[in-house]
Amino acid sequence: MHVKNESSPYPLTELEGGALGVIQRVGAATAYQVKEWFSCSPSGYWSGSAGAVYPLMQRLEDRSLLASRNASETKRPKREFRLTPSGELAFSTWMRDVNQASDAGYDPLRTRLAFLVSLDKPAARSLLDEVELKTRAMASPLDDDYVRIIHESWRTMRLAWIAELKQHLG
Amino acid sequence: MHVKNESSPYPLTELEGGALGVIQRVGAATAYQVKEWFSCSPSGYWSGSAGAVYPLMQRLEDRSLLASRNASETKRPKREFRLTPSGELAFSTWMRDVNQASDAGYDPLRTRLAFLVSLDKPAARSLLDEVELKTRAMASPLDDDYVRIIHESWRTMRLAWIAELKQHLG
DNA sequence: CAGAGCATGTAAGAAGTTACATGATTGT
DNA sequence: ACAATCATGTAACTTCTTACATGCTCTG
Repeated sequence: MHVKNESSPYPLTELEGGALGVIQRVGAATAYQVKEWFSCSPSGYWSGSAGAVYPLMQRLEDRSLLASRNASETKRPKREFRLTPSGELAFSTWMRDVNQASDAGYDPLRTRLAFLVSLDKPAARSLLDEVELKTRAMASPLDDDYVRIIHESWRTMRLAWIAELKQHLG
Repeated sequence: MHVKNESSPYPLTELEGGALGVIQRVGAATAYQVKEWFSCSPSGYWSGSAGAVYPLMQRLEDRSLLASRNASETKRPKREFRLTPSGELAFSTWMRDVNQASDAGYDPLRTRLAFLVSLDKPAARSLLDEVELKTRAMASPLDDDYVRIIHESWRTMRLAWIAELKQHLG
């Protein structure tokens, strides 16, 4: 039976890697900041719910990938996390994990396309049209220039894909 | 407090929609067949683990979206599921759900790209190279022509995206 | 001074994961 | 006869979700 303890070098999940990434980018962050960063994503997977993020940060600290200090300067509590050296290493390893990075992930549009034959043509066309509109309308996330570039690049490819599928549909 | 009971018209999850989709496509299927169909996906999300699929099918039957009959012709048990009329409706509603269909989902490559600045250029380039290779090497799934077309179309767009990112990286 | 947003967290429940457990059937 | 695969399912555990709970701080 596998037991996750502090020293085990288990590969990080996407959420764990993402949290380390945010902290690495900004130097130091509170759980709240990580939560907000996640919430900016156009993906429901990065919902940034408190019930996911706070326990996550605690877990990462228990595994010594994060270290927290009290950064409160007023009466309001504030707990700031930084990467430990093991955390830096774990993040770098997660980033370069080709197997995980190559996974096709989870894509609601792609899933529906696999069953598109079971829709009549007008319905299929209308689905693609509406997804195209919503994709165009998606807000560009964050005030992080680099992330915005990636997002725009993703959006462009997405729209190209949808256009191609529409053409294929006739 | 929300309680999921048999009659509640809660939107289906991706896994639930996918299971209904498989059954709709093939007419009637066992949990095992659905499980195998899921396993053929290049995505870890569709892992098709028994612990996910068997309870899932049971849930869908409890909600009257599926009906099962004993299809065993030998000593080996065999339980075959079909869509009920409510199941057909639920599947169609799930297929046309534009909000869910437009969600950006979960994409390990995209996530890593958001943090790519924290890798040095050779590491970034090597990551993209290796993901490209793995994407090219991905098996075309299933003996379902339509699904294969969608998969190939996805792969093509994916490779185009990677090529563009590589160029952008210099 | 009220309301939005910052900041912490927990409790109950849903739905996955891995691993186990059992046995029938088919192909070599 | 043996292994692979078909076929069913469960048990323990992990980690998410929604909803609740609390209180501080800033802005209009």
